Amino acid sequence: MTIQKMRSKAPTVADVARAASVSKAQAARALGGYGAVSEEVQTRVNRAAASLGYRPNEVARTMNTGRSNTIGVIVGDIENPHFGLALRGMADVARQAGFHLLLGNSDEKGQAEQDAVRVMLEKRVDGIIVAPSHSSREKNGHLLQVLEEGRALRLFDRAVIDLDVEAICCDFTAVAREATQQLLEAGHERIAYITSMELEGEYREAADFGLTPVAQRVGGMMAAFAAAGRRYDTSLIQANAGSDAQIARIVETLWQRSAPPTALIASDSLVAMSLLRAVAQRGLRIPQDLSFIMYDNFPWSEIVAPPLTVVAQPVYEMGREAARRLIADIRGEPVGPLPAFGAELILRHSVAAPAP
Amino acid sequence: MTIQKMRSKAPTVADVARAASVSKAQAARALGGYGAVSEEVQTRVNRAAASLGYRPNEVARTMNTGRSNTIGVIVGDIENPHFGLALRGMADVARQAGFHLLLGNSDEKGQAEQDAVRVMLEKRVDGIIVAPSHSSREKNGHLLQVLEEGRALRLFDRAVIDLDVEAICCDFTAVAREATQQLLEAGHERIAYITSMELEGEYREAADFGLTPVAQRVGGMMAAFAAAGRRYDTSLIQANAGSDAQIARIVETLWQRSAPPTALIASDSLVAMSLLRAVAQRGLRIPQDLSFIMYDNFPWSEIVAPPLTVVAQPVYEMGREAARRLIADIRGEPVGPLPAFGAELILRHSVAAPAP
DNA sequence: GTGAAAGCGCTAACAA
DNA sequence: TTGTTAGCGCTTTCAC
Repeated sequence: MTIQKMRSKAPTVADVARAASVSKAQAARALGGYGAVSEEVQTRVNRAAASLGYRPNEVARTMNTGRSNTIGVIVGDIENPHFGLALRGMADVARQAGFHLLLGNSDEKGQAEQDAVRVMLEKRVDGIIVAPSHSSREKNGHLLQVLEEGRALRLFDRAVIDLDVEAICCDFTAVAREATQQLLEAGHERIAYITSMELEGEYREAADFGLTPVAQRVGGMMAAFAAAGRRYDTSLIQANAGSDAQIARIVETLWQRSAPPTALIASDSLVAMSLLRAVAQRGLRIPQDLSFIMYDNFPWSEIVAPPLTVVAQPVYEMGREAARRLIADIRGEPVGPLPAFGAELILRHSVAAPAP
Repeated sequence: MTIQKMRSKAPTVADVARAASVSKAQAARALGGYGAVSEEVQTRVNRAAASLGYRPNEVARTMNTGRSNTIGVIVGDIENPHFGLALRGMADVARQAGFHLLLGNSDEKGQAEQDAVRVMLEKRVDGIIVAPSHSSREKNGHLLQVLEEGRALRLFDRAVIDLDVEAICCDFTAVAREATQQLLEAGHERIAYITSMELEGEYREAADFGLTPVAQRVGGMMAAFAAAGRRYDTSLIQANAGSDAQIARIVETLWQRSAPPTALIASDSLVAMSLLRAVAQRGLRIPQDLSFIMYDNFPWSEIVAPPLTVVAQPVYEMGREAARRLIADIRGEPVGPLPAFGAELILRHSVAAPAP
């Protein structure tokens, strides 16, 4: 272990300046790559920095530039591969642009989300991407804060009512209608939609879900029912499917009815897996006893028995686009119009006629 | 929009102090919750802070405490549910302890990993958890740096040779032996192991993989072969399975042999999915034509056709423990001994006798 | 092109 | 308990 390594403190610009016999300001300019520096000084400083093992202190830099080159990302649940994939897209774009990701897990809880936003603001992130857990304007004061403090903001997967912030999401209305049509044509009438979104009380009207994908998905279902001259029974919409236990309870409730559903639609792959397990435990076979559709198209859905009919979303690309746009915003660069992200119904074998 | 909101700068301790008619130091103490503050001053300061909409500047705080309450996490691929789950464990523990996560994706590339470490050090994270992409000491100078700069460090999933840093991982030797035994007993002799780990050139000896799980897994296989009085053909070990394309190539190479493997072991769920697809394309059925085992036990492996025999690892709990230990280290608190994390073979139906 | 000096917003001695 | 005074390591005027 050399003497250098034993230095109690890490070398600073001042140390480098001294070693290179230039002023602190000049050394800082050379090191930071700004201002005017002669070649001669530049190399002298570089050499000195290298031999001292100098490392810039990003914190100090952030302190007086006000920019941290960090963007905060708040997702509902990192464990959900949906967000894993989105995060990968964001990380890829961010890295290339020299930005870093500060992660926040909201657990789909409004309070946790607010806390995460506050902390990120305090840490002076340059911008935030959030998958909001609530869509009503009243519950999103913290997002307004972000704007008021002059930070960039983008929403992911969901929009917020009356909040003029770009939201990167798919439009599900058409695909939901298409999926429902498939089910209707196969002869289903009781189709349950299960989502992990939080909702207090029973489902009453689409507005309860605001601008969330849920609202679109339910809207699409209703449209399909209407087109078929039927009425959709909204009591089949089940929210709060956040854990295996809650999902087990939902399934139980559903099958206590005099007329249980004959088809299930899961809002994401985690909900789907849990649901699949719960219905298997009741001895229900897919698609003979129960038809099944899930949102998100992960590779495994293709090789399960039976292969699942799914709604595919370009999640990775959406993650990239969210990061791309947020960063452009931070830099004050222009961005083109937001491309439309289409969800697509992929027919496989989990939908059949209901048992007589 | 009120006048307050129009202030060009955010309120600082000084502003709050002025509004509460106390000294800057006293206001800072009240706001920061340290030192001695009378109740009266405390409430006056709180009130002033609230009315000004004051927010602490964490960056400034970090600057002179040297602590950022942030820990860096570098994983091979966030998209991999294995890391998603681990990350969830880390995030849960971190949040409860008041820490935040700075994310880094190494893409299993040494260079990207080094860059991520450098940036995190510059951002003054309090500690780093990394799933190292290489296990040789020479390729891990950047990890030594972390230690030299006095930051906490923990390794996840893999260890590094001759680097005295705690590594949170499973021991796979026994379970790999057990899995291989199953295969041997079923009559298999040519068992290929496919991993996304990087390796230049062909596999030669276990040492090439250092202390990685790969080494243990291969070691266990060899032990099983040895116990059965046979010799394992190491040319069946295939690394660099980092993408669908590479995996397709590996499968092709394997099946160009005069004697293709009769069983496949996948190092993780991503590799497994890709392999499953590639072999299906060749018309190979599992388990009639080919037996299959995968590491990691995600719920879907239970409902595919056929249900997969897997090696389960307590990934979430390992993530928690890694964060717990890193944080204890940062705080200078004592931690008990590292618990042993056991991997477990779960027999399902993807292993059968090889075709005659 | 270079240097001196003044902060960024906070914490930490040290006195009072 | 309170206030005063230095910094933390960097960027940024503003002169020269």
